[in-house]
Amino acid sequence: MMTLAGAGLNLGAKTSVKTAIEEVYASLRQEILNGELAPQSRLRIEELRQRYGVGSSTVREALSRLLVENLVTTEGQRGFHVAPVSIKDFREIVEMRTLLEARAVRESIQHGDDDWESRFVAAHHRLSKIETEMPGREKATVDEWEIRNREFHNAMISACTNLWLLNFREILYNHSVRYLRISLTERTIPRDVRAEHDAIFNAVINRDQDLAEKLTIDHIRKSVAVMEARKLGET
Amino acid sequence: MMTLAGAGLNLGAKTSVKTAIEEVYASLRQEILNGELAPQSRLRIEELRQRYGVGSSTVREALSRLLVENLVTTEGQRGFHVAPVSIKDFREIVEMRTLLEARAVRESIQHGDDDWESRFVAAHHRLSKIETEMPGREKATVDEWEIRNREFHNAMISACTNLWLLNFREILYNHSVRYLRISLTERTIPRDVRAEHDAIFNAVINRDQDLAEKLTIDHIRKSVAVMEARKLGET
DNA sequence: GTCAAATTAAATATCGTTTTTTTATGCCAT
DNA sequence: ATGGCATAAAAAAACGATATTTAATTTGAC
Repeated sequence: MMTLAGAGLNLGAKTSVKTAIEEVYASLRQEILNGELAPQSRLRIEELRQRYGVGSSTVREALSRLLVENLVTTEGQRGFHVAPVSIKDFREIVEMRTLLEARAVRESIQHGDDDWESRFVAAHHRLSKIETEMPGREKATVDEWEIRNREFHNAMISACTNLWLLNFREILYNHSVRYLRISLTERTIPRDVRAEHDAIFNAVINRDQDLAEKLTIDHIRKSVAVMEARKLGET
Repeated sequence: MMTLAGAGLNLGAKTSVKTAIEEVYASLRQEILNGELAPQSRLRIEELRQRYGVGSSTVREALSRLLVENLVTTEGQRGFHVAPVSIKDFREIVEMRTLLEARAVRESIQHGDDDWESRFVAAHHRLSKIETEMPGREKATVDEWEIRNREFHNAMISACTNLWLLNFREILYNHSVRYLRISLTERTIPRDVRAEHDAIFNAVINRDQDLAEKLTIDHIRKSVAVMEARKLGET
């Protein structure tokens, strides 16, 4: 059965070791995060079963795993739905992200060794570079910018050892990305974030916990204004 | 098929509306939280399938839902396990709980109306009462104390509107309870918490956000010392 | 004509078997 | 003995058919 192996891009030479559940899970996850599956839309088992060429319980289990990150909902005897969106929800996500990411930065600064510092410098450099190249040809570079932006934020907090904190934060980060993608018709960097990144970078490198926390909070909060300007459809 | 309906206590007259998945999920969840299922122990599908008299995919889906709260783990092609425990993990849970519950109290104090306040007063009264009655006959009252303690904490933050915050906090709270139950041979209240509860109560009622936050943090953190004294088996 | 009950259709939930993978056992050569 | 290899046993994953439940439609009474 090569339906799935063909569907998911598998660049490596070896055949994928993932289970069918994981394949379906990963595929649906991407579609939801990309906004290709509309919020609150129904996820019919039979439909997905045929689309992916797998059994119904495989689909159900894949959907069940999406419950972990809150990307789908399920209720009683009436199936699965793509997680809904609302301004209120987005505000709450942002508030939680500020709380968690601020704390993660503090811990990272406290525990971070040379290794962490160089990872962070490298990530900042990569992000900085693309932010310089971007103006004018946004369309071609947004995808790469998104990746490097994530890597920058990840590197920053990679010396934080609290797995619960990192886990919760990642869930929230992914939801943020989803909201941005859903609300964006033309994908482009929502605002000039370069200066913000540089300021955070300097604060972290100088091991200024208070400043790093403050800048991180401001940085994340700014996305609310952007989202509200785009008038995200309320539920 | 009444195997499950008979197993779970169903006091109401109407037949249970829960799905089989939810029944198995709830049952396993309780066993894990109570420490009846040993940390890291394997959860064999076939075994559970027979025990509950359900199909294998029902079991798998129930186990998948336990992934949401991190009560089980799963890896590649080698099944499900009960979530492991460690001192490090417990410390992280406690730290996260302090962070989230402190924030939740602040928001609750800010937004709380009369309704919230009376709910909180009532919950405090109920907890206070059992804490007075307890000394001497701990064994008979711990279960009820646990319930009222939870209700007290829940009522306190019930004016907080951030669903993500409440959701994450509840997961952490449940894990805390699990750790206490696992580490306890004779179930008894770990220490004199009465004064702490009263202090928190007064701070909240006086709408003193800073004090309420501080006391909440201290209150939750104290459990680490208790746990370390009990020398929880490391992984 | 409207509402409600009954019927039909659609979709979810559940089951038990089959396939695939992993782990344990035993054999042989070194 | 020991280490590697083939084989057997066990377990997980996957499948598709069946049973239940919910939603939609029709029918009938007032």
